[in-house]
Amino acid sequence: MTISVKLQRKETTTINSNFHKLKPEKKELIINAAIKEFVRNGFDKASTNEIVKEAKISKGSLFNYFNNKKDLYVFLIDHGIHVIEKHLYEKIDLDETDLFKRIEKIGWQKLHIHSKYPHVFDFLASSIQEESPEVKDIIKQKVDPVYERGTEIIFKHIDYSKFREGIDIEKAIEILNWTMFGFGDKAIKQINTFEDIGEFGDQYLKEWELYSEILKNSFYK
Amino acid sequence: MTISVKLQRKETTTINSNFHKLKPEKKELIINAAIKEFVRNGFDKASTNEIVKEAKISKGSLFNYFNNKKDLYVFLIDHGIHVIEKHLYEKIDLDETDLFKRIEKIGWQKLHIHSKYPHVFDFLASSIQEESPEVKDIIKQKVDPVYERGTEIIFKHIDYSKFREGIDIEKAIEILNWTMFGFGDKAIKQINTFEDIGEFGDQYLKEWELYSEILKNSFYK
DNA sequence: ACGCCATTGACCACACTGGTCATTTCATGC
DNA sequence: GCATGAAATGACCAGTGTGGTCAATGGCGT
Repeated sequence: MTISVKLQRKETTTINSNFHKLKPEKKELIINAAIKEFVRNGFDKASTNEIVKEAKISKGSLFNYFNNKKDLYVFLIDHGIHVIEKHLYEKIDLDETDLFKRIEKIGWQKLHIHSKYPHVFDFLASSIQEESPEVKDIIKQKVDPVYERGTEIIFKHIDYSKFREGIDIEKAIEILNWTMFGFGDKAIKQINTFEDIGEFGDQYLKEWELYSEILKNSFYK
Repeated sequence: MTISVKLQRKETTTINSNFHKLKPEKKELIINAAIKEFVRNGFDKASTNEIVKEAKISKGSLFNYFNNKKDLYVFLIDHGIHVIEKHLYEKIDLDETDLFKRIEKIGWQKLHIHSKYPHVFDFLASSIQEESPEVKDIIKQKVDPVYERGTEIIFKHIDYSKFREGIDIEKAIEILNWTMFGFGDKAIKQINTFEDIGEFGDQYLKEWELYSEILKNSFYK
């Protein structure tokens, strides 16, 4: 006689492959609608009714594509991670050793990601605060490493010898970071007033250089 | 014969005065619990059940103190505005013309406000994003002017002649602002690990000066 | 004209909502 | 120790919104 004990349930968050058969535009519509709702309300209070309304599909379809709310959420996490890995981290040019130029290029990439998936960054950032026990552990397991890898790769091979003597480089980078986020927020609020993302990008870059110059003046020799 | 038309309903958001008879500590407990819930979920989705649980009072009491959810919300807005006016704006020393010193003092005041009402700033800031038609107009009417007055008074009588030639003062102030917010967030996350707010305040001030010096080095002649 | 499967939305049991109010608890004066 | 009024309670209510289901429908390829 054997006693079998299920110590750990196997994760069976298999996405119903029907979803992947959809047209890319429709997939994006659903993804963006769902992310938007989860960002606004968190896992528990996000409403699947709101998601299907925004995505212009029926309730039945949503639960055809995904087994349940949790599977949808986990899929979105995976999707967000994939986007950031593929379209941000992998495109970082490690030969660019100047911190400001590196940051500038990253900002440019973020802008492009934003135009396709407007809330991925917000989503992953807010997911870390998620408290619902149903998804909390999975998030920690999946999202934390992405941020760790991010802060590592972003500053890899940067030439710190350009910095003034005596300056606290860590604090300088924090200031740069906060300024980027602040400027990024401001930019995103303006982005909707433009039709052409390229045109916006140009102006955006030009304005960022002005902020950049002010900080460079302080940080560099 | 006269025809009387009610063009505009008189605002009758009179707070049931029972609330003001309570012991100050109990009042603060209720205020903080309610603010916390409204910050987390917005007006519509905030739960009065959660508020009474957190405030350790009964449902009946809450609706004895306040006629309804909306009155509670409006009271909290008024309260928040009062706190900021009384404990922040009125304490700004207009004889201090150095921008960095002025900012430093304001940070100090904010720290004290935070220790008594941990979420007032978040509350008023997030209230502006509120979309519920039941309170949207009232907020715009009450909160917007506070922020306008704030940005005006904070920079009143500042000596801009200390700034380097050619620097874009507006952008410099934006950077300073973003850095303050970033540092403030970081500080608040650490504040709970300290018992004594005075001790924390000292360390906080000392660390802020390091950031401050970096920016001063860039902004000033 | 048929078969097949993606799509639909009415429907379900249930959780939770803002608000009420009969009842209990408490503080006070005697 | 008792009477009295005020303050506090929480079971209760009708209504709304929830995640998820599934019989019915629609539309496309042949």
